[in-house]
Amino acid sequence: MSSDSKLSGDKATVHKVTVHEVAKYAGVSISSVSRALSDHPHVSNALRTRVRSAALSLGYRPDFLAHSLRSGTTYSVGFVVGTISNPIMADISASLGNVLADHDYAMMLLSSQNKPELETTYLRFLAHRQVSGLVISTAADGATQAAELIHGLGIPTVMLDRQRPPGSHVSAVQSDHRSGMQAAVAHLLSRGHRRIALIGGQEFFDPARERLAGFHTAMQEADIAIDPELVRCMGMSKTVGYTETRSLLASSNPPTALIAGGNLILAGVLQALQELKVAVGRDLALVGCDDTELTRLYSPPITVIARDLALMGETTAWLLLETIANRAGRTVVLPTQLIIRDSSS
Amino acid sequence: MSSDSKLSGDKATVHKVTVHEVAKYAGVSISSVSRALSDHPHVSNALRTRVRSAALSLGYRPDFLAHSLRSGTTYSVGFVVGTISNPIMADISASLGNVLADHDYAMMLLSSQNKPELETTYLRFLAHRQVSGLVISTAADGATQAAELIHGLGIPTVMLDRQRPPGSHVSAVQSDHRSGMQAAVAHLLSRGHRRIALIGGQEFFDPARERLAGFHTAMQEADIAIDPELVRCMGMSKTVGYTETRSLLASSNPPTALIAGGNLILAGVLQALQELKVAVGRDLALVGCDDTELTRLYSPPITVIARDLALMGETTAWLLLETIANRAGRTVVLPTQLIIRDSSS
DNA sequence: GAAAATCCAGGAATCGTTTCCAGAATTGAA
DNA sequence: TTCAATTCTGGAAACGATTCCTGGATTTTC
Repeated sequence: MSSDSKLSGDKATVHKVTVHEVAKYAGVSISSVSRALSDHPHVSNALRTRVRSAALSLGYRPDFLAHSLRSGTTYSVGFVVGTISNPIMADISASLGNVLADHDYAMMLLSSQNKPELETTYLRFLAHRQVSGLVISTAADGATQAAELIHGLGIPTVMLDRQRPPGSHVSAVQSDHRSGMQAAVAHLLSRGHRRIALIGGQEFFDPARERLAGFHTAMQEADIAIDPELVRCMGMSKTVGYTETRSLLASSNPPTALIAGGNLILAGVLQALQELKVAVGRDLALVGCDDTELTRLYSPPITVIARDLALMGETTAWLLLETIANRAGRTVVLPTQLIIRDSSS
Repeated sequence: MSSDSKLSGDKATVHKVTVHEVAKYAGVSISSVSRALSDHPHVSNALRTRVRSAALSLGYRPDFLAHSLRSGTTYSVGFVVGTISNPIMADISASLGNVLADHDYAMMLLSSQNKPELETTYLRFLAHRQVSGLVISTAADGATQAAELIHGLGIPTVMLDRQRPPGSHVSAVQSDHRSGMQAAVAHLLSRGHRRIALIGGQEFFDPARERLAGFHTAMQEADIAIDPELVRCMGMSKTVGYTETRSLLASSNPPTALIAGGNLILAGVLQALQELKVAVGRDLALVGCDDTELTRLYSPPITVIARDLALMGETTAWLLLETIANRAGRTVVLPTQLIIRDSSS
């Protein structure tokens, strides 16, 4: 079955087996072949088995493109991501792609580089290819623009780590950043810290807003006034992490603990701390978001607000398949978990 | 042009504009429309402009699936990768995908989890979808198996960081691991190290073999005998890095410098060193392979044999497009560069 | 000025399926 | 036994493009 035809590799004259040949071989009509193979009702057992065996012995597989054209379903989904170089997205993408492949879906990956205009370009690109579904973690600023486009396209979609926009064909997978942040703050408070700084994304960005809310709640619950100087919600980037860390530590009354509200921010924070010769864990307690190779292997290992990224990818896949089938969008919120390591002791 | 039809999102009754409508609108035949739009010769200027403007004002775009079916080209390429969670692959994938998208190609990403059987499954999966091209970094053990399959499929392919197997439709992008390793060894020797250990992959794995060769060459050139106890080519995994590091450092005559021949290995090495309380850079000089966030941010920053991963992705894309066009496979070797940091001073 | 060459546009076949429609065969009920 | 209901099957029309083939309109050439 595998290497029946000359595997020349240069001529590649495999003579595709078509439904026509199967029909002739089995002595039936084309339409009967199609029906027999796709489990239609009203097909006699005799005919079904005859066609089945004919197809098998000829090695027939329906042409993918012809099938797509006729049926209108491409069995492929588009994944628009800020950048796959972000280890979070890489982990999610891995499990997402695997579950999809298990269901015979192909995943087309496109990196928008967090540029809203590239995002819409790619969404149209994917729409033109008639993908059966979309997964997207929209850029921080182009959120409404993308949401409108997705709404207009009418393609079943899962928003990744974003709020669910209106539209019955769009779902969302979110993380419980708020609780995670509350746990992190509570942990630092229990270690005696009172001056806790937070570097995060801007408030219009869903995950950043949730984290900030959790921060406020936890501090209020402990009855501790927040020094506004210590809260720096400027953007989800390495640059922000770097700049704000230097600024915070240069102050006359620096924080004793720092929470980096995003893995990109953490990278900037670490670089700044290294340059300033600040010993992580001794001079400054540090908590990051999302568990990566870096946080696990760093010396000392870094406490993080983690989430199960593989689970997140799988959930996204399942939710997308569900939304494709039902066209009834919904939101799924996954838990976060505080992993305490040496950086905050 | 953008939002002309009701963007209900729930009904999505966009009434596709077909070549038929354009023909009727322009008052010409269907075949003329197709020719006028695809720049065929033998089409009068008058007709061309008429059709063009008709298509424009109707907002016509050729149906992707119909085009694919008829022409046989899908404008999509498959990328089979061990795991996208490997930051190297993530970086390569990002630029690869972007260049491909610039040329209207979609990239289908599949993670084989380094299992040869999944690899072949995915290759067949992609072949069934009639991808125009393939990019693959085969698993260490299933190399020949995959090479044979690729040869048989006859699909233009670029092997990533692997040797080019025979077949006029297959190319390869490689890195000059050998020179990189020579430079690393020379660097350590110049720092006074004589007992240099190497943990790497098995010899049947192309990059590992090249690195080992570079290691031998550099030591021979310096006229230093290699202690076979210090060379551990056991596999490209975190586990190997961890186990071999512990074994090396438990020896009665431990190395003063260690080269981790792969980024996964490095992860294991770092974990072992952390557990053993060995200070990187002071107690043991350390050199890794491939520059990642981890090596840049680690404290102290880690010396690495680096390569331009973005360039590698772009080169892969260009080479694939070339191979699709020419069907004349060739090999491109990209340089490596030693980046000296505090871990080896 | 006529024959040959060339340019242009339309009709129809094709790519390989799925599905509608209608007719034949079978079954069931009266 | 007959008529209606049902089950099954084949022919042909989609899906939406590209391309071959052919004939008419131009142009070239002697």
